[in-house]
Formats: sequence, structure tokens, C-alpha cells
Amino acid sequence: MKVRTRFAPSPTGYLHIGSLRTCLYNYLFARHHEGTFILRVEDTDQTRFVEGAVENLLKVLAVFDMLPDEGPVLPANLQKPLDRDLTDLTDKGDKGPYVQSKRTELYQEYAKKLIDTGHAYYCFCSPEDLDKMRTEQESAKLAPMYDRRCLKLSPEESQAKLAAGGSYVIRLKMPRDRKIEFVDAVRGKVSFMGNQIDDQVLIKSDGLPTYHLANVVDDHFMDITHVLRAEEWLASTPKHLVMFEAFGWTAPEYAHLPLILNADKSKLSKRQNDVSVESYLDKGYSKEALINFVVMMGWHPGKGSEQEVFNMENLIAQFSLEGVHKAGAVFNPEKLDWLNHTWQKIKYFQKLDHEALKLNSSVKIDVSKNFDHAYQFENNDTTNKFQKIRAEILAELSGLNNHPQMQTDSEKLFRALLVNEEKILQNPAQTWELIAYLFEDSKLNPALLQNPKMGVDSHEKALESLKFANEIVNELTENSDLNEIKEAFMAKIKAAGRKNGEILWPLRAALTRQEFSIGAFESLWVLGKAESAKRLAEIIK
RNA sequence: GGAGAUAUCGUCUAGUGGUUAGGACGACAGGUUUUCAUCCUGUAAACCGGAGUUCGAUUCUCCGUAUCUCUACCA
Repeated sequence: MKVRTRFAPSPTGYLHIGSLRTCLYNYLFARHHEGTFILRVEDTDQTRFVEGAVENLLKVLAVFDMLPDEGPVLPANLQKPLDRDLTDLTDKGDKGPYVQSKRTELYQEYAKKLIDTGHAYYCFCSPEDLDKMRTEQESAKLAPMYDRRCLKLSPEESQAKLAAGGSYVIRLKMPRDRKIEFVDAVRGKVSFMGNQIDDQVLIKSDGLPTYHLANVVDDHFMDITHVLRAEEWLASTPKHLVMFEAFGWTAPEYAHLPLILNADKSKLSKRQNDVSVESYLDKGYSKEALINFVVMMGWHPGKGSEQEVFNMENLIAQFSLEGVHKAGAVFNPEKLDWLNHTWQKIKYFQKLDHEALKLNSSVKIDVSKNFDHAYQFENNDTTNKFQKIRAEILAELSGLNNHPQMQTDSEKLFRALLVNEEKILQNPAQTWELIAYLFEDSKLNPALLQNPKMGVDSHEKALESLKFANEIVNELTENSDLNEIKEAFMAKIKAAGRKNGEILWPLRAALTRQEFSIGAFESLWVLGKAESAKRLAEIIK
């Protein structure tokens, strides 16, 4: 049988990190088995409808390249948010509609069938009645459960109440005399006593179904073969199974996924963590890092594998339900940061490899185990061309393509980008903040010039060092490259019998005016001779 | 209260009836360096407890314990 999985979120605004993982596992499982991945929108709760949520969901899935094979499709040129009735949504696939609010009659019809066969019943209790019942049960230390008072109604009584037009719900009549057992693909055999499970509401008083009914009916009519969903659904699976049985349908295989947890091991929540996928995307986390991060919380390829970095292709090839864990996983932001950095490097060096090879097919590329690549060209000219390309890629990555600085002095910007490469790759979204001090005047805190560890323990000594440095700067040209600058300084410092730090520390501070920054040579190179001399002169006077 | 699930370094996890219980993140220390970072090297860090089965249990069974989830006309 062909595998069919579904991701069935309710459109309540943003995409939750946990939902992203559920979606991913369903997607991977379907792809691995060359099956079909379906998206179903579970919007049966009118009160929770959020404008724009469906559009947003589809957009985010597109970002992650996980658009469904079957499911709702956005109109080609959507101008305004979709209306509540979602009539503008079209369907891809022949088992639709894939939005539950458009399938109301179907659920009504099948709820009635359950009543006709004695598996469900009308209930006319008001919310107040139920509240009262529950508080009484709780104070009597009893498990809160519907007491079935409406089940005692005769068919005639029920019909009379219906005819009177009062509001009602339809409840599932759980079999109380037996065990409900099933085999969960990740947990093995699980069983529940029927008498522990409440008579779940199937149709609400507004005529719409609850999750439980809609879920069963849709999974059946959409021919879902495998349901991969979060562990929180485990306890309601017997309700679903009872319905499948009552309808005479074959239930899908269930796999209940471990929860993603807060640091205190409770279910991941927005009170304790940022849980919105969109917000991580906005903060500059890449889709590759997010996927890689989320997949590892709850799944491992097994076989003693020590692989940590996975792309979609690897995952599709390796994913299996046997590798899914039973226990929950604490959300660890540091690992996400590491993965983001790693993926940033991978993608960056992939681009560089491509460009390097284009420039010179015999370029020597050294790959280190931490994903860095080093390039060696045969001549300086090619190296310089390559550096330019490298800087352009960094600018693009940082979103600085259209920055004003690009117009006024792109060469300087490029130099600044090149010397900050490692840090940019950690968080490209913050590149400008990182390098702004090279383009804007800032006031120097004189204390910064001193550093006793470097032998600079007074302002006078610092000034003396700066004068020494200034003379070397004067001998540079505007075109001196990083190496020439470095060599000039090293030679003079050595010749004068001075220590590196004694000169370079005050120089760096004077040029950058920052506590932490790029080095003195890099600063000189980026700023250029004129700007450097000017910054020095301001201090030496 | 009831039901169910789960349990290996701080975290994500590998693994096994006999192993120096492996890797990654993080932490720490040292090295490189003109600062932060990077980079390199190294260190610390775990089988929830108790019985049973067994020559031998972290691994299998049972019982505890702890934690989590569910217990809505939400999903």
C-alpha cells in the first residue's frame, strides 16, 4: 500500500517549533517511502480563527520546501487576507476539501451514523450543568467524567428535546466494559481501560465537529496510512480507535512523537521559549539549521552513526520510525546557534568552491573538519579577484548589497567584510552593527589605550607608542595590503627592540575606539592610510 | 484524584547480557593571537533506586521513585 501521511495543524497564527518537527517527520516518512504528504487545515474551532494564519502557514512550509502533495493552495495573486470561510482556497489532490470547515456536512452525516448504530448519543446538558457536575465530582475526589445522564433519555425524549430546538451536542459512547489496545509504532503495545475514558463530545453545539471526529473521518476518507503526531494525543487514541471500529474502517498506524520540552521539562511553551518558527527565521536562523536542529530532537539514524549535520536529502534517505525516541527532548538554543553557524559556513563555502573553480579549475582547496575551506591559487591576480567575489558574497549574505556605503566606498566595505568573515558567518543579520565603527566616528575612552599586561600602564606610554606607530603609518601607501602593513610593523617593532603588544594594543584602540574589535593591522588596512592617520592624529594632537 | 507514557554526562544522543559506556553542544583548562572571537589541544561530566533472571545486568523481568502528558462543546 502506498504511504500517505498528513500534517494537520490548526491555523492559530504562527507555526510552532513542535509543529515544524511533526510536519518534518510526516514529510520525511512520506518521501522516504515515496508516498504522499498531505496538508489538512484543522479549523473547527471558530473562536480560535486567526486572520492570515493559513496564508502564513503555507508560506512557511514553502520556505522549508515542504509544500504538500495534496492540500489547500493559495490563490495566485492574493492581495488581502483570506476571509473566514476560506472560499478563495483551492485544492490540490482529489480527496479534498483539505480544510475542515468546508467539510461540516460530512462530519454531521457520520455523527448521525454513530447515533443510529448506538455508538453515540445526544446530550442536552448545558455548560453550567457540566461545570456543576465536575466540581461536585472533584470535591468528592472522583475522576471528573460525564455521568451519562443524557444517555438515560429514551429515544422519544431525545427526539422531543431536539424538536423543541434546544442546543445539544453529540457524544461518543465509550465502551466501558473492555480494554482498548493498540500498537504504537514508537511505543509498542499500549492499552487503556474503556471505563477510564470520558464520553467525548463529537459535534459541538455550534454544529461543528471536535478534533476527534473530524480527525477520524478525514483520516479515513483521505486514506491516511500513518499518523505521526505528538505524544499529547496518545491518551485520546482509544477514542479514535473506537470510532474507526464503529464505522467498520481500518485505522491507520499511529506513531506518537516525543514532546519538545522547556528547560524544566514541561511541554515547550511560549512562556519559557520563543516557539515561533517565523521568529527564528526573522532572527536570521537558516531553514537548514532549523530543520537539522528540530530533527535531532526525537530522532537519530542509529547504527552507531555519529553524524550531526544533515540536509534534507540525507534525512529522506535515513529517516525511519525505528529511529524515533520515546522520551521528550529539551530545547537547547545553544545547539541551534552552533548549527546555524555551521550551516552558514557550509553554504558559504559551497558558493566559494563554485566561484573558485570557475576562476581557476586547478585551485587547491583545503577542507578542515570544522567545515572551513582554504583556497590556494597559482597567482596573486586570481587571488585578488577571488577576494573580491568573496566580499561580494559576504555583502549579499549580510543584506548589505544596497547599503549606502556600497555607493560611497564599496572597496572599504569589502575590506571590512573580509576581515570579519568568521563573525559574519555566525550571524549575518548583524553584520552592519559589527562593522559600523569602521565607518562612523566614535569618541575614544582614553583608558582603552592602556593595558598594563602589554606594558602600557600610563597615558604617556600609550601616546609614545602611538607616535611610534604613526611614523610607520606615514611610510605606508594608500595601496598597502594587509601583508605589507603587517610586515612593515613587525620589522620596525623588532628593529626597535619593542614588544608587539606595547605598540599594537594602543594602536588598535586608537583606530577602532572599541573594547573588542578586529586587529590593528586589519584596522589599518580597512580604514586606509588617510583615515588611519586622521584617527591617530586626533589622539596624538 | 484517575489514566497513560518515559527514564544514559548540564543538554541532544550512540551503544551493549561481559566496552576504558562513544559522539555533539555547552562548560572548564592550556596553546595561538595586539583585544573579543576564531582556531588547535586537552579535562571534567552519565547508565534513577531496589529486587529477580543470569557465571555476569546499564542492557531482560517485576516493584518502586521521579518526571511529563492527558483528564474541555481547544487542538
